[in-house]
Amino acid sequence: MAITLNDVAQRAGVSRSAVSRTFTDGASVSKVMRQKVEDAAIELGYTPNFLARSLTTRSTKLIGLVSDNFHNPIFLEVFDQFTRGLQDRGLRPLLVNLSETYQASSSLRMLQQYSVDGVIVASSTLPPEVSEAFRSAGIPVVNSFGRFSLAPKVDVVGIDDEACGQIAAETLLARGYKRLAFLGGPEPATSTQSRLRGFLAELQRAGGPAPDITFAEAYSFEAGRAEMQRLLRETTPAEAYFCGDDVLSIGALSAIRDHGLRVPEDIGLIGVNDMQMSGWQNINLTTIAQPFAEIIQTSIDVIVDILQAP
Amino acid sequence: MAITLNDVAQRAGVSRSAVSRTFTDGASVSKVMRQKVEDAAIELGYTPNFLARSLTTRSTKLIGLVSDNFHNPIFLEVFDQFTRGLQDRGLRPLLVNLSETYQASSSLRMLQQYSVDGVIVASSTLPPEVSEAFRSAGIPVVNSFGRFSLAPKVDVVGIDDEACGQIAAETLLARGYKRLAFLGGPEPATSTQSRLRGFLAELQRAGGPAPDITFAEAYSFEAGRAEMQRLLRETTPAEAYFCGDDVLSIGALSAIRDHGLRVPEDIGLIGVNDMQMSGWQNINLTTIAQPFAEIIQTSIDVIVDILQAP
DNA sequence: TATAGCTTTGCAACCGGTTGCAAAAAGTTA
DNA sequence: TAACTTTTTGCAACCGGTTGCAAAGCTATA
Repeated sequence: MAITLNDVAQRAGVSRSAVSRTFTDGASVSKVMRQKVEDAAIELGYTPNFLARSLTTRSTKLIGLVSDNFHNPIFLEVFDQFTRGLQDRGLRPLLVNLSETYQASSSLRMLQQYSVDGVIVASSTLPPEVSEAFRSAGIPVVNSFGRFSLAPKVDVVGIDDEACGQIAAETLLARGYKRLAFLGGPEPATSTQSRLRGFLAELQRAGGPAPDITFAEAYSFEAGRAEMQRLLRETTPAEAYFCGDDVLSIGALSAIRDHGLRVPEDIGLIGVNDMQMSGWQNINLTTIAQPFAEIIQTSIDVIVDILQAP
Repeated sequence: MAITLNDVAQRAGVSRSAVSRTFTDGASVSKVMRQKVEDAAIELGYTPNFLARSLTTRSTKLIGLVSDNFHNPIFLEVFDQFTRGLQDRGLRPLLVNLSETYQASSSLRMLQQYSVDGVIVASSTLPPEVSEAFRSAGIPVVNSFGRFSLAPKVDVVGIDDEACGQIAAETLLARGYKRLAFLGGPEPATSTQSRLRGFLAELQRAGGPAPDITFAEAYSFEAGRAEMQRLLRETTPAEAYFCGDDVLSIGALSAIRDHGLRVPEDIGLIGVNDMQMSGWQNINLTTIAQPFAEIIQTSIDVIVDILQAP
């Protein structure tokens, strides 16, 4: 069916090796030979089979792009930038959805079966063990948007979530809010805990009262809205909330407005991410920006570096 | 480095074929043999190499997932469902970003080099030629969210965009708006033209006045907002607008509110997609739902059917 | 117990490429 | 033109699997 090396070799009247060499850069081929082969190749419409090649070269240029974040609009931007960045370097993203029912272990096996050159775990919620499993299996891995750690087992590219919590506290205090509260993302998420820690530390340093602490079910509009509705119904609301991220914050915002209160006059809010949507006129949210482009570019650089190392 | 068939065969003291057969279902292996091989495989931690296998079986289980839509939040949902649906059927999505500078032809060649079993083109804006190029190259292809056609060259799964335009017109008229207008997505997009046609046809049938027609630069918040700002500034606005899609509609909504007008009292709006965000309390948009889950499930069914056919 | 029939197994060739090695060809130098 | 280098080429083995075929091993039947 498809055109192979053999077909071209035969057509050009040369050996198989000659054809192979023409399509491998750095190989030794004379001008005449190259011409003959290329002519035949074009005539037949030949393109080398990458997978067959990978058998001997041991490089597939396939990168597993693993995520569990398929509901937060910010991640579309993330996928966009990852796919472009990888494409620009001749790498191909094999997308893996780790949400809910999909087990990390079976994805690991699958990515092994496809001999991926490396894996990018893009998630702020997956536990570090996921990335570490890839490393243990001998697959180069980088964890994007992962939790900062002094002794990381795998390369992590992301923001300093503790500093993030600190900035949130500083900002809200500077704007005159006194009784602050923490409305985090899912409690076990790697990012949530760090942001909380930084938030608490800064409040303590500033001598403010200990904040109320609650967690939303997920980084989503609905979860933020539901949790804020509960807070408004069942508690005396705080003066200002540090929300886990923007989409959570937008959910909380909608609950607050429904309740007849105004932001920022009655209740203050601050999110994280600075997603485009946060700037939309009917939302217009205060937020702590996350340098997505840099994080993604760096993640790709790191994985490429590992691949090129011996 | 990695464990191969040979290692297992040697360890178990059997032939290579025996090992291969143990891991190919439908092959003939005795109970004893299978046990021996499986023991050795587990001991060594062996998993078969899918790519090597694909050389002889001629099936990689790789599906190219091609899109140019990495900015419309609805597509995150689309990617989520595609990846899950494919994973559930043992297929692997190789994600291809066709936005802007990336040429369809080079993606085609790349997907050929990786011997993908099939391709899903998920876009309402890419021209049909993109999908057709894959078909011409002999790669099974399905075009999701593509334009309806009486004589399609490739399988297309999507809504009837003309009917969609018709529904929009009916709905706005039924709500008492008289002077309607069309604020479409990018003019050359496959979906835009069909929706316009349906919209015009229904207006004509109902005897309404011919609508103003304009197009936004893209299916995006900014484009919708910019175009609506221009309309409010430079023209006498219509009574109601049929917007290309929800995200465009939300952009238009923000421009209208900025201008001190109310929706739906002063100006009517209707979008397409029924994305989650449209239901958010601070947006709350009228919209024509698109059955995403069905379209995606059907697309996958179609591609699987083609693969299984002889 | 010999024979027929079915199942299991290993051999060897193949999938589409790459690559070390040695022979052949081309280029240099004297 | 001969002797020596350097470059180019083809052979054959290999990457990690699958599979047609025939031989070997079983089971069942007479």
